Amino acid sequence: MTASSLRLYARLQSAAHALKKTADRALMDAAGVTTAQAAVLAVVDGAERPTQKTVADALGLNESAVTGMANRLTALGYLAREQDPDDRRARRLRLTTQGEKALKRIAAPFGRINGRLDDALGGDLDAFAASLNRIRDAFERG
Amino acid sequence: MTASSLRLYARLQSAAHALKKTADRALMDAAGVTTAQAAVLAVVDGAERPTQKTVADALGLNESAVTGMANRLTALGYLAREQDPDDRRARRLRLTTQGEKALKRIAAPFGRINGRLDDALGGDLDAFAASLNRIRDAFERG
DNA sequence: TTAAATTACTTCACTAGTGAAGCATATTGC
DNA sequence: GCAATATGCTTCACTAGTGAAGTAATTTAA
Repeated sequence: MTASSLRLYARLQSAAHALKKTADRALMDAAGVTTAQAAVLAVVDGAERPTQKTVADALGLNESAVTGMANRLTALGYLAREQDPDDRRARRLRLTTQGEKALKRIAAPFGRINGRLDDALGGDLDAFAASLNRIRDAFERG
Repeated sequence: MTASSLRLYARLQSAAHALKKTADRALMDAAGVTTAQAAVLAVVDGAERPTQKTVADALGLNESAVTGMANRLTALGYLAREQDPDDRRARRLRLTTQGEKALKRIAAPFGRINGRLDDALGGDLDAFAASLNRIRDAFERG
């Protein structure tokens, strides 16, 4: 399999990996947070007292992954967990003040990454985004 | 950050993650190998007695990741490592007979995944592939 | 020709994910 | 009302990656 005959699957993973590596370094330098952590913080910020299951579904992760992320983010002081009074299985997440600050620190470096992405894609941005949505829809549930 | 306002970065990671999850299950079921392992086997198959560094560069990984992958694939009996006689720092990789068989088992399920990808994208395939290349080029070295 | 720099690899501690198994708690159906 | 089932979460063992630090071998340059 030469570089030029790389199949679409490998190309997508390769682009996603290169992008993630760069973005992780940028966010960690500027905000002390990884892109995966930023994604969780953003979901918690945007949802109404989400449970861990809510976050897992929003990000396409399984629940054990969110258990781990929530543990780390709680240890870092960015998230708080509270028992749901109506469903004692569930634990609702919210941002701490530190977490809100971290989200704000993320904005600028993350904007720069998205800007570089826009530049790289030029005018094909909308078509590219639409293609990504179709892929997600086609593979989301296996 | 609602689902509709998801920035391009998140959309790309999300599509890549959903696709990888599906492909990993399919390959593991059909061939007993993960997509990451398949990628290493394919690179080793396509190169002329590659060193670990060669493989790392081809896949955009750092060398310690390849040390780990080569350890696992050697333990599984798919790869063999041999000391380079001309450069005693380097270790050259080759497929074992088992590794060649594994690569053959991968072909059909991986083809099905790429087929589903093609279907999901319809006619936009070439434009999409070109966009992926631009992203990889823009972020490959940070 | 030898000291300095670079290269190939490994090890370490870490994040981040998977799937399977198990524990409480809720919900459903008879 | 209660047994069966489903749900939310955790734990476990695992793969797969990162970056930093270190070793040994090679290359460069004075």
